[in-house]
Amino acid sequence: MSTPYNHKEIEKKWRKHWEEHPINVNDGKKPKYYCLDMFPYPSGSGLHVGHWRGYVISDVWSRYKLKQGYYVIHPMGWDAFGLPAENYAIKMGIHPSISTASNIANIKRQINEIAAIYDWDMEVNTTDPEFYKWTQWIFVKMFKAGLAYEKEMPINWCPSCKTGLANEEVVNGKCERCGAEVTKKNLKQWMLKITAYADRLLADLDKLDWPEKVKKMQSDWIGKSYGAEVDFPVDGADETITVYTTRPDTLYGATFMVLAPEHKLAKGLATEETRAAVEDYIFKSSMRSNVDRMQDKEKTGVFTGSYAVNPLNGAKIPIWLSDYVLADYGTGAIMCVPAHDDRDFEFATKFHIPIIQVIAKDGKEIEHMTEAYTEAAGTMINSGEWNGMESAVLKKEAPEMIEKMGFGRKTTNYKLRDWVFSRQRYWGEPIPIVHCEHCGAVPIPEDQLPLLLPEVESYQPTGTGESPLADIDEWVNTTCPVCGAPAKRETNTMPQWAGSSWYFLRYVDSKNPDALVSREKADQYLPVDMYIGGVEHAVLHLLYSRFYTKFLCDIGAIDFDEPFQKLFNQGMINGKNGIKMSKSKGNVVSPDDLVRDYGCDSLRMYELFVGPPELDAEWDDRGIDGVYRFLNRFWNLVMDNKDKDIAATDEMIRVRNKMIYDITTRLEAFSLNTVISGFMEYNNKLIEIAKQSGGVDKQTLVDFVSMLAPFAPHIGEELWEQLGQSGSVFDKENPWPVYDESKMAETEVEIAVQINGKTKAVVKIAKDADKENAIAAGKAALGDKLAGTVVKEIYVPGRIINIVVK
RNA sequence: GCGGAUGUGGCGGAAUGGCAGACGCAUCAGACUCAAAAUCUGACGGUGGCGACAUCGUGCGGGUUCAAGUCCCGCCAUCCGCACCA
Repeated sequence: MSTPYNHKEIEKKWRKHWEEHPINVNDGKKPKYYCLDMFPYPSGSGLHVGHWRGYVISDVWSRYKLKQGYYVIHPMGWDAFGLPAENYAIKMGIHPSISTASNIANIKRQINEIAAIYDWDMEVNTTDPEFYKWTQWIFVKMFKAGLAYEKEMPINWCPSCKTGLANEEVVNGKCERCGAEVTKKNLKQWMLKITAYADRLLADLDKLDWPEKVKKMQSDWIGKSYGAEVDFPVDGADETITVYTTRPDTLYGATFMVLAPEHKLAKGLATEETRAAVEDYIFKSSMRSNVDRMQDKEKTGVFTGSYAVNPLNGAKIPIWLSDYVLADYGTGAIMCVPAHDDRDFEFATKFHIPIIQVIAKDGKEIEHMTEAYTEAAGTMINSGEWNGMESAVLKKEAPEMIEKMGFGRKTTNYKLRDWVFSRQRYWGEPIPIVHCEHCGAVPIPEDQLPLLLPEVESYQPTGTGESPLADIDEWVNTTCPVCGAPAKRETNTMPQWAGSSWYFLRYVDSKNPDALVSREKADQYLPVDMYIGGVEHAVLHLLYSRFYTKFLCDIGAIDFDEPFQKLFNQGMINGKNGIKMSKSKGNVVSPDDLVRDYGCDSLRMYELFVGPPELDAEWDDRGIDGVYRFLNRFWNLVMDNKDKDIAATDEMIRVRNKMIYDITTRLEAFSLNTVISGFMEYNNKLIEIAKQSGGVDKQTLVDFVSMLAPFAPHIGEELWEQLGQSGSVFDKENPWPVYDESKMAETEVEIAVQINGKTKAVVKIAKDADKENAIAAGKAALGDKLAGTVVKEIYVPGRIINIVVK
């Protein structure tokens, strides 16, 4: 009996060996492959088996690429600024710089248990001044390019986190971080003009090999629409109200107009009689929270007392105020066509406003309208000179017609808003701006960066709309970099997304003091070829990173404008019954015990075996026994056969080639769970062959080990050595095995024989048997089960025989 | 409301339109053992039958096809995303 599989000794041995003999070295000749994980924030609770999943997937892929001869860039770092780190520090009563450092140390230790080929020389940490120097530098560049600007406006405010939030951070009216209901607060904010990139962010999605779901989420979030602006004069006044509409074809059907209560003309449109009601409505709207406005869809509104004139036909239509019109989309005012819009229909019905149908439905006018007809399909009616036109055609042509008629213009609109970039919190990059009475907002000169985050004793959020930094007089008071007069520093900090929007560029040149990344290294090693992480960042980090990359490309810092060529979103791992793993639910499975009892290799393989990588999975501790038993059985197979010197039979050669083919195609398809079951199938098969033939040839075992190694690297290296192979199994001299298609095919196959599509027998025939012989063999196998008149005989070589009888 | 994903044994899951349930977990039986664990061998969708076998079976209802988990039409359920964007 040979030595049994001892994961502890083997894993210890090869960890030490890899430390002394790195396997992923850049010899300057190999092509690069950049495989990136979404870097974690250093939470206090450490990793659970769910976190392992993405890291294992990316490491398996990296090692596969390594064996294909690439120099693999596979770095790891820490997204250490931001709310989670700061909230944890507050809870524990430790300064965030201290808790962050100790959390990083702990998580780094845990991550190393995965045995991934991370290159720790590249490690980055967003809170390192040498890193955030460049986060600030990018902000300064954006400021100089006019993309960072200050604006006072009502923004999303989380009363629990005590900070402003970007639109992307508000989920169903609640804070993305803590779940508290988001309110509005009027604050002077730094904004990033991401809208300037809306068109490119939308169009370039086509270039990306990303899951359709994420592309869809981004394009919906950008929300481009095509339509027209139309100018409506206010009856008896000098004012004009411009509305935005995507349905200019229905202009004749406009029977009223609605302005957002926040519209700048809203108050002025009130008459003597309506003033009190209008002011009351505007005030009440301002008090309603987002959640209120979203949940309560019952339309409210107030008539201003004024009328607008439809520029097309001169009709006077009443102007109303209602909070179903959003102030910050389009022009904050809409023309309302109740016959052809659900919301307008509801409003008109409630307030008894006339409804004029302008598109015929099924060729006629509806007698008693009970709901709006919203299709742009049908002939125009009640529409003056437009009568008889097809609405679908008119919808496209109307914007230009209106433009020619001189009371409007063709235009597009986006749902995407500029990015609220200020946070009223301590633990973030200080915004490198000085406010000077004479010069206004002045950026800190680039050669004076980084602007260090000052050490403070009280870093708790104030809740007043000011950052804790505002209390540090000696830091706030400074001089203007332009005129030298006394000036005050900006006290808000950047959001967590600032560092993560560009960190992937820094890895390949992480210690460069002169540039965020040298152009030389950027050209050589970037962009990212494969990005692996959760789907939760679809419209946050992944959108912001694309924006930053495009900007940095525009200023010549880099030469590509999309950061991530290919994206893979792994599913979450949940606890029993699909309940999300969390400390409070007490269902967190720690990898530490599993590594101890089964070894890193078994856990890595089970992380993949647990289910299709793109879907959520339920963790079941017992399942790991299966892969552990497989590794034991395979270990024994190799140890029993390595010195036997068995000559390969035709069957062994065939199985070997088929095995390489199966494993490779499944891996290329990213079907990692079936790669693992494939290993198990072929292990079972080889054990069977060994039983029958007295052993298995060595080459088959060598190829098996070669493919297994990226999944289970320790046992892979050990068996590689046991098989007497030279070097590391990951050396480029030991590439991923190739299959010979001509040697895969079986000469004889078992195929099913069916009568009317139901299998009645199985027959073994030559794979390429001709129809006559095959049918004859099939009929023979059926014997007297075949009764009745044969109507049709179907034979698909290697697949099926089907006899159709009556 | 709109959009997307998913639905297969006790469980996780597998199936280029071609023998549904590979692979694994759990369970049961047997071998080994004084015994247990580990390991090995076998059984393992439902119903009927001692049995070879028959019959039903991939969320539900239709359809296309010699043949449907897979393709088409219409539903249902669960999950996710968006949600008054004019």
